[in-house]
Amino acid sequence: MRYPAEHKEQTRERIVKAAGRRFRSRGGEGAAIADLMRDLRLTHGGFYRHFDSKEDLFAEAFAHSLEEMGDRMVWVAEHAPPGMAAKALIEGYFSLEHCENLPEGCPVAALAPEIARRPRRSRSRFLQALRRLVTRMAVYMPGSTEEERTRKAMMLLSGMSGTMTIARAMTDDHERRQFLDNAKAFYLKALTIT
Amino acid sequence: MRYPAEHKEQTRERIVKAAGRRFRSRGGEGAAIADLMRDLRLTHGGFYRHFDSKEDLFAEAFAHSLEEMGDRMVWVAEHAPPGMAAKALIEGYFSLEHCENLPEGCPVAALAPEIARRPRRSRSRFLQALRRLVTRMAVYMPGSTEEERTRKAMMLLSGMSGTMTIARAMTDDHERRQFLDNAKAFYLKALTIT
DNA sequence: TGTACATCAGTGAACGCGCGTTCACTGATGTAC
DNA sequence: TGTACATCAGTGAACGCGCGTTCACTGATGTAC
Repeated sequence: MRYPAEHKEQTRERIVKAAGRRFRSRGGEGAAIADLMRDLRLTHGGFYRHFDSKEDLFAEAFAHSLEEMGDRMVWVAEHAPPGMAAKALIEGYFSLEHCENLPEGCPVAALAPEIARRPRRSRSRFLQALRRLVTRMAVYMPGSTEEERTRKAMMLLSGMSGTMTIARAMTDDHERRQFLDNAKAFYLKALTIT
Repeated sequence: MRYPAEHKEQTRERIVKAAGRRFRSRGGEGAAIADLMRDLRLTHGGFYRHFDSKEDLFAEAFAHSLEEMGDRMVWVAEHAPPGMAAKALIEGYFSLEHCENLPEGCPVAALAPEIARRPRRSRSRFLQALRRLVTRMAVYMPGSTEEERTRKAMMLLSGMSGTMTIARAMTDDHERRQFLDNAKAFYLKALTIT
């Protein structure tokens, strides 16, 4: 059956969004295309009208997830009291809600090591999206130069993501909460130096 | 054919060691048992004389890799000039050699997000090994109390691992080198606070 | 001391399943005349 | 205005491959007698 003009693009976006969630919660190899499509009330055969390969989708979905996280970070920073944007950003990142929301949380914390094992094309796509996110975060970093703020944003994102990954591996709720609190304090102070 | 008394244990250790490298370079799902065994001049059928499942091996190999990294860290710290142990530890971690040596490098940077998706049993095994590593690192951290040193070691390990993961995703050598230098400076200063 | 039997790490064929990808087909709507 | 044809997002069966796991078997050495 033929669909209205905008239909295809909409379906593509639905796939990318759903894939972003699925990859984050199950990993790149744990998320099957047929399952993903079934969630969207579609069949797996149609997938290849939208993407060349699963690898292609992975890169796209990862980049999209990073963009979504950027949107959320900007929102949090913009709604913080004056001068508290960076603090709000860090506290939001290390919130229990974020920690428990793997499928909609930080894609770096959920998937980063996979990137290094993927083809150059995917890695470039990822790095492009990462640099964009870092640039958006840098606006809210302390520092007198653009270079300094960007550097801090980069260190913050990469450090926080590793820390969140460990928090998610923990099995004990109390230990995890303690760990997240320590992380908030650590990165808050780390930002103030140099 | 029957083998000498110690033979079985030795084979098991060879499997664990080789698996640690293979999992780190290819990820938990990218490393096949048959390939692993072939590397050791064995066939895949024999694997189950040593482990209940691949999951079992993964947990074992991850813990073993963490222990190996602990050994290396202790060596580096012990061979540093007096008072420079923590600095040597950080600089060793962010060295180009470590960055480029995925199969023998930090298993947290290579595999951490996978842990959260694994069965509780594996996660416990991982956390046990992680806590031991953190305890070993804590000895070299600045701080007036055991609690403070342990807290810093935990933040250092989790933050550094996330940062190393990003470094490994980078495609440009110059950018990576710059990034690693920034990371050294960042964590060195971060340790001195509180 | 010699013989029969037990042991068990390792072998390699086979099983079964999941999953990425392909492909001939469908059918509602747009376009050409 | 009506009719014939083209389009193409989506369908679902089928293919092929990789891989975790099982299992009957091997054969050198240890043990019982």
